[in-house]
Amino acid sequence: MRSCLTSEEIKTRLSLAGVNPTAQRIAICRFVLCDADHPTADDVKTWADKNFPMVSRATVYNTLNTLVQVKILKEVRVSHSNKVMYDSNTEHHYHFFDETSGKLIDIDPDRVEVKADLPKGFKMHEMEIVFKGKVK
Amino acid sequence: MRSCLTSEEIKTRLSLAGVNPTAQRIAICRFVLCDADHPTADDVKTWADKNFPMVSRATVYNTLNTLVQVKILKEVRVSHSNKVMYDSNTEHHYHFFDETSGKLIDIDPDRVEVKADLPKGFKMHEMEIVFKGKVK
DNA sequence: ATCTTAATTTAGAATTAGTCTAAAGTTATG
DNA sequence: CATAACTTTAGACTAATTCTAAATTAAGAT
Repeated sequence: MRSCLTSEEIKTRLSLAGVNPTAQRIAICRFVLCDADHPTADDVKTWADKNFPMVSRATVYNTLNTLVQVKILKEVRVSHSNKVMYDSNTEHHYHFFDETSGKLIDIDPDRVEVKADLPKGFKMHEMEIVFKGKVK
Repeated sequence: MRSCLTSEEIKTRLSLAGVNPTAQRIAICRFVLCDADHPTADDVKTWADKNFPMVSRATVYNTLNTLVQVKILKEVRVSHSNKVMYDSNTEHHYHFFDETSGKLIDIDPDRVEVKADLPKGFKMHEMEIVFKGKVK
């Protein structure tokens, strides 16, 4: 299980965010921050059952919700799925939905230029874009 | 119950789309095509219980799914809700999510200009945009 | 019109995703 | 080390949607 962050680094990150670095939280973080790609809660549970079989479903949901609250993760919902996906990229960015694989791919906002002339009185503070298509 | 389409017009539209114009389908169409604004299945059921109390929950879902299939409606899912919303505007357009009211507002694509330089091999054929903010 | 077949609707069971609860286990602090 | 605060857990619960199998309705062929 190669990882992009050591347990120590994850611990530090959780502590800095004001979240107690429990064993379960560290394990989930390792997966969602390093090995997973836009996983669902179910993906996390399946992984945990294999690799860290001491994590209950409630803890998976609790932890993911906590990580979203402290901005270590971002929630993403796309039209094609009724499941929430979790994105470890919390920087502003967009998504490409690959209809072949069903996977989301991050799109750097520098690649996208949007000019919107919204009606009077519309105050926008965020914009979600999902490009849909295929990657070959 | 003022309406933008007569029963006859709805019947014709359904028939042209290859869908049998049953009483239930016509009633649901009248609501979603004329009186409703991005309703959920639940909104449709609630309306039906008041105004056309012969429609079961299963029929609401079946009908909405059918209408989506034949492109009389479009499904919309936004991050803030776990319910599907149905859009009677099937033309290409975007949405503004008003965080105050929780309502979706259609945005004419002519108001929006997007230039996307997607990575090599990405073939996009559709783009979903949701602007989020408040309308005052 | 009448019979037959296909399509539609229905109530309610089932499924899915996610939340809640209350008890048990950990961790932190005085 | 006691006790309060926090976490985790299993399993009950909820909400949105789908499925199922029986009953109704509509359509087509005599």
